[in-house]
Amino acid sequence: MDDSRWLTPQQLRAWIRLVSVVELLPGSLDAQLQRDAQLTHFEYFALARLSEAPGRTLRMTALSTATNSTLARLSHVIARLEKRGYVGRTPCPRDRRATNVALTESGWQKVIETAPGHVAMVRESVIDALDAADVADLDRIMGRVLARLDPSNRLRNWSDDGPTKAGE
Amino acid sequence: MDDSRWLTPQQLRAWIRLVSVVELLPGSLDAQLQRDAQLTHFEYFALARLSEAPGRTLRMTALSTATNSTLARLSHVIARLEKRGYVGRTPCPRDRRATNVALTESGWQKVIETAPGHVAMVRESVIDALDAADVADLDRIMGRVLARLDPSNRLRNWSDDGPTKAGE
DNA sequence: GCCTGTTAGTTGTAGCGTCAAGCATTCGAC
DNA sequence: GTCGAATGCTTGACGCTACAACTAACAGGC
Repeated sequence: MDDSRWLTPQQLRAWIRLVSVVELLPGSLDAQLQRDAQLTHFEYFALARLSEAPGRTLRMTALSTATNSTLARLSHVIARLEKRGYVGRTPCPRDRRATNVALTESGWQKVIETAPGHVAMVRESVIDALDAADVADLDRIMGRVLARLDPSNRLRNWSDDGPTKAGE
Repeated sequence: MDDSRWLTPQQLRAWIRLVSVVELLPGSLDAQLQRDAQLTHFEYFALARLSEAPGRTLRMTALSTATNSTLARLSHVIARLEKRGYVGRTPCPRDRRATNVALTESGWQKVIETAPGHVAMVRESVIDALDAADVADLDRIMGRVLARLDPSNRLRNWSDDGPTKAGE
């Protein structure tokens, strides 16, 4: 085992802090959304992505890509959201294997109602702790990490110039 | 709703990238550890913290602090690790409410065996994507975010000069 | 047309985390 | 000392995710 393979103290501390954030952030986001909208962060994230899509509709595969999830996970989540009336599933006529998921009017309203509180939480827990330089650094660093975590570059949507729409 | 409460495009992109990392990193770490050591990242993290403690022993509460977890979660996890022989629980004679968790010899060996592969994964997926300036920036930024996410500062151990031991 | 392989999506199961409830012990006020 | 509150930890039930197995449909070679 090559000594250079160990982490320097600086690297170790940055790593532990990153792991701590990775561990704590989801709980923080879930707690606010659960309390205020009875949604998990993932459910909200999926609804938000749908709300930005043309016609507020996406294929399952496209939505799973946009949310970094597997099709299996998404299928369960969409089934729950469908039961609650926020989305509707329709077979795609072009390709009868495929399923289109569309935001319902009720789902659209849910996103509208939920977004401000969620954005407030995002600011409170992360963004407002950072100045402009921090945000630029964070953007750069997470971009580099994503290139490693997501080698197939499924997130290319966010890799260059992302949308400016504030659905998040 | 004040317009200033929305995110700028720059903030939004940094945020989405951070969320993506938060979503993808745990799966990546878990996959490697599961494959090579039949451990979740959290289990490994707990064993690693124990391995650094004096006498390789900690109280449940202290370990839950060191791992950013609730006592309930830790209790379940320690029960699993105890069944597998990696840790042992003994009532604390000083305070009979408390439980001391100690790494067994088998658990110590497990950490020794598992650490190199895990560190390699950490480098591969995060650290090696960053230069020295990135690491410093990441450290600073995650420190600031942690101050928000962890207002009670339970993680003070990592807030100033962290340990230099490379158990991670 | 048919056969093989790939793609799209669903479903069941098992495992982990959260939450609420509970028990035992200790602390603090009086 | 004693009573109420706080602390330390455990447990059981429930919900969500990952994994694997499965069905259905398209695509290409022949």
